[in-house]
Amino acid sequence: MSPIRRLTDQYPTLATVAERAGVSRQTVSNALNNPELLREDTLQRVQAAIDELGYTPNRAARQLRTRSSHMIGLRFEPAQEGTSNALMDRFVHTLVETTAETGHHILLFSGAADDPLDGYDELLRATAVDAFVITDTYTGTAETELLRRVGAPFVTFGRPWDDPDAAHPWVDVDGARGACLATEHLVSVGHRRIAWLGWEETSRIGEDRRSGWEQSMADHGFDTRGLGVRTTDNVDAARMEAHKLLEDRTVTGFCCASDTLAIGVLHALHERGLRPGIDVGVVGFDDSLGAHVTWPGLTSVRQPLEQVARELVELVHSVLSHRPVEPLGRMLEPTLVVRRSTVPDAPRPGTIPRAASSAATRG
Amino acid sequence: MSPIRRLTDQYPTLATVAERAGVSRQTVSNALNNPELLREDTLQRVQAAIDELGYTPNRAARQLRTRSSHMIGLRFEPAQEGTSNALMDRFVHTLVETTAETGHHILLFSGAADDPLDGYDELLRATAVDAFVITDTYTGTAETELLRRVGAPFVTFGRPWDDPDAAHPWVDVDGARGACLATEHLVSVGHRRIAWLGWEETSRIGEDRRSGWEQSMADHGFDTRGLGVRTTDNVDAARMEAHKLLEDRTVTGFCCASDTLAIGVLHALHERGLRPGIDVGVVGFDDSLGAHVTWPGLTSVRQPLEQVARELVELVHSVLSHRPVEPLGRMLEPTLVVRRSTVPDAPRPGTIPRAASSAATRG
DNA sequence: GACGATCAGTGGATCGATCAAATCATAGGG
DNA sequence: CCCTATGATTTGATCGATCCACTGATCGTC
Repeated sequence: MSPIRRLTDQYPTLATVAERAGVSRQTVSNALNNPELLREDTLQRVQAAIDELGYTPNRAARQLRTRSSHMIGLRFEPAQEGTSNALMDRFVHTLVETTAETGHHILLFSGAADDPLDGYDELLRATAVDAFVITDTYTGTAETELLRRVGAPFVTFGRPWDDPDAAHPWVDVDGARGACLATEHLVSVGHRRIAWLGWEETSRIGEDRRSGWEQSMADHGFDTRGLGVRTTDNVDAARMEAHKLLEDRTVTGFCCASDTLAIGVLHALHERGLRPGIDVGVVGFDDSLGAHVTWPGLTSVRQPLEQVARELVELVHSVLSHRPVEPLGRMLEPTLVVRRSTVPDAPRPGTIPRAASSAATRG
Repeated sequence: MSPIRRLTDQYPTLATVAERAGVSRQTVSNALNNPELLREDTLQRVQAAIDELGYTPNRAARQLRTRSSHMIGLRFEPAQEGTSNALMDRFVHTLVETTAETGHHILLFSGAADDPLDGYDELLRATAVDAFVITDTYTGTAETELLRRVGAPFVTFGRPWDDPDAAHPWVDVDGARGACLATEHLVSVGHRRIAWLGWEETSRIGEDRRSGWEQSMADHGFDTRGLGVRTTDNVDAARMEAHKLLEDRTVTGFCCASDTLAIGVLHALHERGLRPGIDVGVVGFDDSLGAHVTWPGLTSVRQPLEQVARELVELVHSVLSHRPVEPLGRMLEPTLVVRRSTVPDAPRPGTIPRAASSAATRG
């Protein structure tokens, strides 16, 4: 246990520890950074002094000398109204925990909404961060190009869609595979006429997911003509598209690009007196809070965000230590969480532990 | 525009700028920190040199000398499964944006789940942060006591429930007022027998909110006997409690401590063939994603999280500059977002803009 | 015209760590 | 016994900013 010390007291420095242990400053430094250079007994003496004094190296001094801040920058995008960044939450938390294991921290920053580059360069010049984690590769390549140009280390959550010769490490989740899982599941519970409800054609992620549905349907020899619909990502748009599709009474399955869209489908079913999971099967994407709480529970594709975060941190460390990364990109597999929107006797939705939601309520 | 420069190049330092401008280092420093000390023409000359070179002060050096990191620590709690920290999201984002205005950044850190104190002391010793923002005051006073003991600056989101002589600045949202708004709204649309569905008695926040319902009911002279129910915060528990309450056919209103509970009530209504907003009115708390997307749209109490964040940042600055804070605590008013669970012709739920949800999907 | 007061700007020391190179100790080989 | 090789530890310089004490210049005043 290190002693409690008030901030107004002087914190012990490396020199303090050195004096206490009867060695030089450098030896203490070595004890921390290159313990193998010290003789066993010296190391223990220094260690004892460190513990007694409750010494922690001053980050600023270390940072100044080594030109490394042990900080990883993450641009925290403006949250739009209604956005479910509950996902981001899982991701960021794992990021924080994993980086902590090696003494790194996550630095959040923001930038002008209209300028995706804002904020990056300043942090670099100020040597405030060692590397960046970038999450929105589908919005374009502006950030990655900037960072490559200035030679800043970074990794991305998301494959380099538009940049065939990108040279940065990345991790992504196979959206096509997710849609494929969803489709196969719908087939396995008896559906044949399965519609796709997705985003506009301009969305790379959306088209990728859609391709999974197309592929699966083709594999089974099912016709997809008239079944693939694209719309904007909101509940109401999805509800209306679902109504149109349901005019065709043979349609009994919906594979959706997001939970929001899937929930729109559920609303339409409700308005038509159709029973989700019995008359019609619906699968969403992202396993968001909405999927948990919506009646009667929404089957959804879940991204392994925790694993994504862990792998990204590993990649960051590789880049920072100039280890070659091979392969450059890693594609992770999503999983399917089955609820009552496809299987009537699946567990009831939303058994959310008490503590969790209390935290939710506080923000 | 500052010139693009590779990381491997040497960044310009204060000395570089000084040489360029033909002044001393200190003068450049003053140009940045105390421009009023310089003559107008000198200032402009220095400014020009700074712009030409694209100089940004090195954070580490500044931090070492001034003993101030311009970082604010925020412990990012483990997100439990199903937790809606979409709220946290709004809050954190505003925090990031507001602190950025004064050159501060948010440093996320985590700690052992079983030790609320883990992480704080280390960051302080390492002079990695200037202050903390604490969000979970209802879990106890362990953190605040620690920080007070070591004399570290901090502010809290949440009043000091258990600590009458706490001396730190805080911001909170008046939960009782929120429940009061909810109850008044239900009364205004014609309900008289309004039930409370809340958390266990051990929850300070829960009891605070409940008191608002009690007060409102009493003000109208409405009887609350048998109408106040406490349960665990999950959809299914709420659904079952709602069924019990609905045995009493006179109950037509539900005021809930959270959206999760309110959604449980909606499920129960659905199972009984009762129409939300027409036969029974339901109000939730927090205006979470669930409230947006649930059929038919859930009226909910919304916390002004953005304002909370802004005020907290203001308080942090006061504390850091040793300005006295008066009054110590600030209580903000929540608002009510009306949807179809109380008013049948309210706007349709979930018109979520495209961009938002695409971000959601990426995490 | 000498004086102190104010303003503008300078130079050296300093924050606390690490780096690079020097020193001291010990041992082994000729 | 000297000399080199190796290991363990120390010393001085350094990272890039700010703090502190100081110098020159300008100005008003008696």
